[in-house]
Amino acid sequence: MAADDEDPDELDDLWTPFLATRPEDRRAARLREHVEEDIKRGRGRGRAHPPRRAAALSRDQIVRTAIKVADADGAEAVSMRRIARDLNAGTMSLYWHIASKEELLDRMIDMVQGELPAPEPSGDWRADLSVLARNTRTALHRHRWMIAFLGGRPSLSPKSLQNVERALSTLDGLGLDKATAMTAVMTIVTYVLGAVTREVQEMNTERFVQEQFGDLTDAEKEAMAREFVDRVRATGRFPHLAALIADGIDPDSPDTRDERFEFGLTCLLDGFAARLPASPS
Amino acid sequence: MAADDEDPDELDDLWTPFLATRPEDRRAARLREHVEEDIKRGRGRGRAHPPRRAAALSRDQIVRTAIKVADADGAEAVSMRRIARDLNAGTMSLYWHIASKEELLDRMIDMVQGELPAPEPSGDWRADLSVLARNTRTALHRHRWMIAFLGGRPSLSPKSLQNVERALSTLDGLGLDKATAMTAVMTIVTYVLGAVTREVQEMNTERFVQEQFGDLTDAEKEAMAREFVDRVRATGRFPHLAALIADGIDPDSPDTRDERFEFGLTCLLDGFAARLPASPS
DNA sequence: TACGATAGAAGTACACCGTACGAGAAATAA
DNA sequence: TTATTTCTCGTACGGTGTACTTCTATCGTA
Repeated sequence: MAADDEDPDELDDLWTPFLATRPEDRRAARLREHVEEDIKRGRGRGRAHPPRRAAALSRDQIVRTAIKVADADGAEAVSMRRIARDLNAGTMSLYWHIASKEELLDRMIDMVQGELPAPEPSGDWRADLSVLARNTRTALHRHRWMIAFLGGRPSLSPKSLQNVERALSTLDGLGLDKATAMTAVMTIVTYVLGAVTREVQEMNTERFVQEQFGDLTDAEKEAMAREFVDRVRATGRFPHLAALIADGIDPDSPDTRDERFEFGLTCLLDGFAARLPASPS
Repeated sequence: MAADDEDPDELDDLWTPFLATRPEDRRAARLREHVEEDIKRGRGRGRAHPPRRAAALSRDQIVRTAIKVADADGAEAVSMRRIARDLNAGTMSLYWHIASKEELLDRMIDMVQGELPAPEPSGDWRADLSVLARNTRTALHRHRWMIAFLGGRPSLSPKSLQNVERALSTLDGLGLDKATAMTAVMTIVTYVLGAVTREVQEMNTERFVQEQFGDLTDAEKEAMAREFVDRVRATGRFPHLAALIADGIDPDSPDTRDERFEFGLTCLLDGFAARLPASPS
């Protein structure tokens, strides 16, 4: 929970040009000016001037509390004012460390990507890819708000590159050509993304029902559900769904979520296996 | 583009209790009152009172122009004021036909679901599921904003039920038990969702780069790209990615998008096939 | 010690958002 | 005509992101 400084901004610099940092970013502009000035004065590289003042706020801190807010109260609760309040800071103070809310969102996503554990490759690519998939799923579930953001944001971020790199190393020595390996990894991640999106949708529905009908007794709720099913059946337009429900199968049941996830995952991996050149077990 | 009234609100009624319609929805409340009143007076069902005034606005119209706005200017352009302006109406007029923006979003999603073509089952389940997947993909691409909304909204909507129902009928007579068939369909849809999310992310990145560096000459752009790749390589942290790029493979290349999609799809279908009890071809 | 210079924090203000409320216009039933 | 009901829409409120500005704490330097 404390120091996470294995990565002293080296990768971050890579990212910067593609970040939602608009020209108005005064801090970046300042820094750039100073570097140039210092170069002119022959001071060489390194921190141009030493920092003048101990910063009460840090970018990491901001991103972290933004994530905390999103985790606790959902994506729509993430506002600059709210984050500043949680930090006991002025709203506009955040803008010294971050150019825009968009940049903040990108950095939130990146930080979550960094949470993904990096297990040692075991030599069994199926097992390794499964672990990757499952880890990604739990990370996405821990931060459900990400799903809502992902579709609207660009994709490149240093931590995600790192994760792809790690996943690729899992497939080393299988005789796969590089392009296929890459496609396989992306396909897995893609599947996880879709699966969790779907799951989060279901959970949204559950939450909605809870909010809307939470004050009903269990009997009333059951009656409502039965009445709904009857109405669905009465339309005669959904014979297959009706049959499913008649058999007591709820396609959206939380109990079968893990099962469904594993089903799709195994199917994918089987498909990969069938495409491998030739390999034992 | 004109009348689409194959479905006179019969299914919509099913949906209503789960829609983002809060108690303040005056119209719904009114209608309910009238129905009750009429029942008391023994008038039976049907439109309680004939409509008193020709409505200049209709719900369908509102949803349609909302979709048009989102298609043209993205998800963030969808605001009540903007839609009203495009309809030459007062902003608050919309609220007679729709309880909230959330309901509008749900209805936009539902309407797009209704656009999905319903091809006749061919008897070849692989082909049929592929067609389903590809149709879903192109629909999602035609309305990229959906990806951004989907994760934040509940899932049930009449048209989506209809689509699931149709997909299930595709798998009839394969000897699959109902639950497995359902899981298979959901898995396909899930995969498509993830794939398109990923693709939309890439396109967001492309758009961002275009906006940010669009005024550069091609040579400059190429130089920037080369410099970026060099910096990535220089970190030494991404040997696999570096190797990919060295081979001229861009994982995010638009040219390979269809290929990637088909790869995952075939893998999935192969996985299904391996799980079928026993079946020729 | 005193003194710019400056990194960083924060207040004010503006344009835009969703929408509660209520007043008005239009249309029909009586 | 009048009463009633459907539908439209202007106003206003509290929220949002953020441009611009001002203030302050701290440093290097003399």
